[in-house]
Amino acid sequence: MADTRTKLLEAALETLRKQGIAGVSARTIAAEAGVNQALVFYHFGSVDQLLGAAIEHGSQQRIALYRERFAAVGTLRELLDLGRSLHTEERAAGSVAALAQVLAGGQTDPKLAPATTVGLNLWIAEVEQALSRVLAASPLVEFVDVGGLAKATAAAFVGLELYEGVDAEGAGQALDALEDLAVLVSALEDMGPLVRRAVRARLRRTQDHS
Amino acid sequence: MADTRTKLLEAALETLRKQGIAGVSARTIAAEAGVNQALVFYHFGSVDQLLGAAIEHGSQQRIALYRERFAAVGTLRELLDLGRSLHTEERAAGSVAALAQVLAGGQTDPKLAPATTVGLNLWIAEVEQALSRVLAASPLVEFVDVGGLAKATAAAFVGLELYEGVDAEGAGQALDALEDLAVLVSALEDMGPLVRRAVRARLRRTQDHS
DNA sequence: GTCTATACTGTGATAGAC
DNA sequence: GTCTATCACAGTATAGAC
Repeated sequence: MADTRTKLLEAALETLRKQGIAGVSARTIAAEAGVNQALVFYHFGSVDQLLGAAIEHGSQQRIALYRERFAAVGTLRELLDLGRSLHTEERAAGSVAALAQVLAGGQTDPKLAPATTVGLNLWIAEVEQALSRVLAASPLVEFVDVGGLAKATAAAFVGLELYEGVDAEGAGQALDALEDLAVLVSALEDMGPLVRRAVRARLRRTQDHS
Repeated sequence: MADTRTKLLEAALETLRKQGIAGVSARTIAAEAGVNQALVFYHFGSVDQLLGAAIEHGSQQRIALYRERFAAVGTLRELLDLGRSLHTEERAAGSVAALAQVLAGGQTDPKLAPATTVGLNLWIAEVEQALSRVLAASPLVEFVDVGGLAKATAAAFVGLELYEGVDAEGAGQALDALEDLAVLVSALEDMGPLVRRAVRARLRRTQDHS
């Protein structure tokens, strides 16, 4: 049996998932946790602070669950497979759905923004490590900032998860297209030197034009 | 001077942007419109239905504003430039921010989901047209579904806009990385036949392995 | 630490005057 | 079409009994 603090943290995540950012309140969270509403303020001071703590708590827990699978990734193909099952698993019961909700809330509530960034960065760090391993042999690393690419990947991932929530079929098509795109990137690795030369030529030409 | 219906539609968008999905209510919207709260229910039946109508209204208006610029896009470089200024313009005063909020709300409120899809599809259609023009000469069209790619692009775009709302610097890095990636795709066009051959070889090999 | 009780404000929605 | 008035309920937050 978990203590009340932990029960509230977990109930906050569950409520974010089931009711969304518009549906969370001290009352709904406390009801989910099976405790009194006043304890939210006793333990966390305000609903916002509870949400912030919950996101950090949840992301850390959830990432620990995926860490081994991230570490096992060696190719782009494997990274994509992990991304797709992560997408499926997280949407239903994970913390990315909750993260997406505070991300939306953080747009207008400055108190939520820092916690959201912390939660996102935990994922980004994991993606960046996997990406730099996967792309080590690729001509891409020469031209693209892997840190930035990891951030873009994480942001796009959240966007796709939200998209899936309102149009599952459309999201499926989007994911399929991205997989096709990945085959192309794999092909680039087979022709590394050629690509490098072409990109350099392209960069020169672009600079001349400007 | 606009009629009350229109004032409510526009006020709903403005409230979504300024207060987020968690902050919209018949009262906040009516206050923004400068009319009485009861008129929300008289004209739209419920807050949800007003939000749905507002998203559709806003997306259509906003896209009309961008239509010429979408039509003028002929290269990937131009599409990226449009995407970046669209990103900047929409975040501050546009309808994508509002769309992102109902997208988050639609995860848990089934009544919001259809309207969100309609709004998103308006953007997706525009992106798809531009993409198919831009990629016409690229070897990509042979291997990647452009419709799916447009959906992925729109979803990623919304994700990046939300990301920007909580971490502007990180979002900037993400966008920069995506631009670098685009140079690579441009380079591919310069070597179309070669790439086509490499991808086909890669596809054959992948099939053998499975 | 946890509960009850309470204050005050916000919310969706309706009835009815104008 | 627009307003005022009103309803019953949900929201944050605090004080104080246990």
